[in-house]
Amino acid sequence: MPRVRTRFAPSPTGFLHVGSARTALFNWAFARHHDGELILRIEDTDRERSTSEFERAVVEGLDWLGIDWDLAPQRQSERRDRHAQVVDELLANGRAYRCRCTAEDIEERRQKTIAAGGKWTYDGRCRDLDLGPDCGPHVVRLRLPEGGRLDWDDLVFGESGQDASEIGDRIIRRSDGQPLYHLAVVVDDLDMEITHVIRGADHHPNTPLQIALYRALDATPPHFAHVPLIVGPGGKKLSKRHGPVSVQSYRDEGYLAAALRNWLIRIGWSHGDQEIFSAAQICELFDLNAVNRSAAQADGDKLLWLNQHYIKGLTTTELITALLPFLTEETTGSVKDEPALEKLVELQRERGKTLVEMARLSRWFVAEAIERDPKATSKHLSPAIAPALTELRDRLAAIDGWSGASIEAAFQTVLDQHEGLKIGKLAQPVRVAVTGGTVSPGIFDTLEVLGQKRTLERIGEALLLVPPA
RNA sequence: GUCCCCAUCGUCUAGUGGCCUAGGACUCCGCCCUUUCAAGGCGGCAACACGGGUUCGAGUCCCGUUGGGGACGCCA
Repeated sequence: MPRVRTRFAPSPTGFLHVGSARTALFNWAFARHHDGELILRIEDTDRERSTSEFERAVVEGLDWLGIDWDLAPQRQSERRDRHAQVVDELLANGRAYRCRCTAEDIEERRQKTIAAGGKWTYDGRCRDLDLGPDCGPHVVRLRLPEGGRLDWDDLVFGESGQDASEIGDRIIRRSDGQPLYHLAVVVDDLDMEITHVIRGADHHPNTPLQIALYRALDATPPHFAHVPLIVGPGGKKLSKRHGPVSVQSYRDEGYLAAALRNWLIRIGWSHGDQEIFSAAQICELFDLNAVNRSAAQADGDKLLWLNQHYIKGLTTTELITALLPFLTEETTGSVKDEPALEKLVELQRERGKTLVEMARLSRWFVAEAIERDPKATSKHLSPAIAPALTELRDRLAAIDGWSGASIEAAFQTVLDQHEGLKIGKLAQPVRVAVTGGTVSPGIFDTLEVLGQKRTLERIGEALLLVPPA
């Protein structure tokens, strides 16, 4: 068996869509699993919609996901001469022919046929006219066999195919001389010696025509595997309304590449009960025979869970590096990589499902000034607690050697002096005082990372907010 | 409309005729832990779309119905 070679062929007409990313991931996983190669081919022949900016975005997205490819990226636009040459060959040996029917003519005949209750395929009007190059404006059509089936054994869907008669002679070169998609993919896949075409199930109905093209070229088609589409909630088309759709927007919303990769590979593929797959395990375990046939809905909650799982597994350094840009968003000042920051991320790593959320929960640490939630303030910063809070402030101010232990000792002293005062009753006002809200890591830890100076300042500020008794 | 495809908890799925009283994961709910929030531990709710066959036996095979998706371009 020849070495496996797959390809990912995006058109650079937008950012890398998660559906495309998953197709890329499947191609990559399959190639790596079989110790084969993956080729990146940019299908940029739609000049109106393709831009180099989007091409960069696609490459960047793949890169971020950890998908690597072999050889340099191929650009379909650079292969136009080759495509044109193949069309000429097909014309020369009679497997294709020139057609003068205009789009308007065709549409008229199509309507008529449908009105009469028939099924439309090209009626073959120009099929045997043997038109030459100077017949005026014309397209080139592939001559399909009169009968028989165009079938293949799909590696995901199994036996698939269609009667050749249901397809009709299709256009492979436009009247402006540009070859069409089907011709280009077939020629490229052949020239690049692709062994396995793994693509979205939306291409499943295109395959019979491409099989016809392979036959016209006297070539053996590659293996085909059509992977089920990802759909949005309710089985509807995935759209921006349901959340991010491009790989970069997931990144911007604080998802880790490892989590997105794990999520995508598990949509439509499984390996027993296993949920967690590292990149290496994906390469080791992925195969097409375990790919499902039904469209799958994207479940954002599962991604969130995976994201938190991977965040928990990051080293401190990795977490800081990942979180830093998001922390910077939360303040007008700068965020320094200092010992306290290390401690902070350790405290927060289990408290955020995304980096964005984690940064938001860390605002009290990075922001120069905090805003206090009015509701929390009026509830917890009450006249009743003011004496204990004042005393605590003084005890904290007296600490020489700021640490979790010394902070705890200060709390304990205050607690001992106020009959019936429980830690919870004191911790919450302090939390509101120093973070502005009711949610943070343990109070001793919170004060420790905040530092003595800022702790005292903020408790002082809070004391001023307490209404008179 | 025509052609093609799909169908197990709300979601992702395990399941390849007896191992299924249908398993796992996410979500949700309860309890434990607890200075808040998380994390963690324990437990719970929840599915074979429907109708016919085939078979000693069907979630698993066949047919139909229903529901959903995809494709029907001189786009890719």
